[in-house]
Parts: sequence; structure tokens; C-alpha cells
Amino acid sequence: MTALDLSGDPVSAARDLIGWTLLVDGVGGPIVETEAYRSDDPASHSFPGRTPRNAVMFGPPGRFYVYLSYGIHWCVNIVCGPEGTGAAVLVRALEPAQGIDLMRSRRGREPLRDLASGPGRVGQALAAGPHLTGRVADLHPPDAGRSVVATTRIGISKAVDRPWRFLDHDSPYVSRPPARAA
DNA sequence: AGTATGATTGCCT
DNA sequence: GGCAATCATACTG
Repeated sequence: MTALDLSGDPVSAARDLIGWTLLVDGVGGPIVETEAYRSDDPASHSFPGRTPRNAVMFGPPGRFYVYLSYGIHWCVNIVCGPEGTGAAVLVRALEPAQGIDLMRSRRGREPLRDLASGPGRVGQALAAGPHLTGRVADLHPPDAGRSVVATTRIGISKAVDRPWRFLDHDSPYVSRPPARAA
């Protein structure tokens, strides 16, 4: 795939985003794990409707939605789906590729494997914060095809059975291996 | 105004 | 495996 359409079904967008390189100020790498969240999804921040916090989710696709999780972690999302539908894709893990030294300094000298293998870690490695919300995501096409696996989402208490988590099956940089091997 | 709750991580036993 | 950290948002009174 060489073109990316984020304005269609957000679940498809979450799958298609695997392998695309995400950069924030030149730092980042290929996305290896995502999760889709739609407004008809009880686990989504947009489920209760539009609020000041999630307003950007109801705007045009391709922009960042960043929120604070557990008062500690900044989680990075990319708005997806038809504009106004309130859908987004959570970037759960990246393969560190560009600006590795910078990411390492932000994360405190972790093994490469743990630099961005989780939503909170991605946020920290990219120095994400509320200032990022609304900015257009910097995405670049994959250089090679990826083997994508779908599993159930992680860390939520509602709609836990929806298989809307996607991983690069061959990547060691995912936060957790698939619930069911394939 | 006060309280409950996380799309998590890291450190503890 | 279990749980504390830490705070913006959402919900209750």
C-alpha cells in the first residue's frame, strides 16, 4: 500500500496504519500496534458525545488527539473515519527508527525493545503532550509489507470483545503479543 | 464542590 | 501477580 485513506472505516484505518512511519518533529518510526475507537463504542472517549476534551475527534481525520491517562501517560491517537463521526486510532507501539538517541534520553536509557512498546511509552518517546492535539500527523508509507494480526483490545473494561487491536505479527516492538497466537 | 474513574506503567512482594 | 502513582474529565449532590 502506498496511499492511506483515514476517512473510511476507522477499524480498517487502524489495520492500514500498521507499517506506516509516524514522526513527531522528525522522531519516531513504523507503527506496529494500533487500536480503533468509534463513537458507537462504549470504550471510546467519544462515546458520551462531543466534549471540550474530545472535540478534535469530531474534526477532520489525520490529526492528533492526545489525552492524559491515569494522570501520568500521554497517549497518542490519530483521528480517523469520516469527519464528524468521532473516531480515532490509538497508537500503541512504534518500532524506534528515527531520533533513537532522543527517544532514549526521554525514556531513560531503556532497551530499544521497550522504547515505544506501549501507549504511554510512545507518548514519552515522542514527547507528546496536549500541544500536539489538533496537529496534522506526519505519516510516511511503509518500505515493506507487514503481516498484520487482529486481536482484542487491552486495558479497557467495556466492549472488551471487539477485535479492534492490530499488530505487526513479526515485530518485537509490540506492547504485548497477540492474545491468541496465529 | 466533592468524588469516582481510567485506551498505563513500573516497582513491590 | 498485585498495586500505587497522579490528575483531567465526567458525574453526583
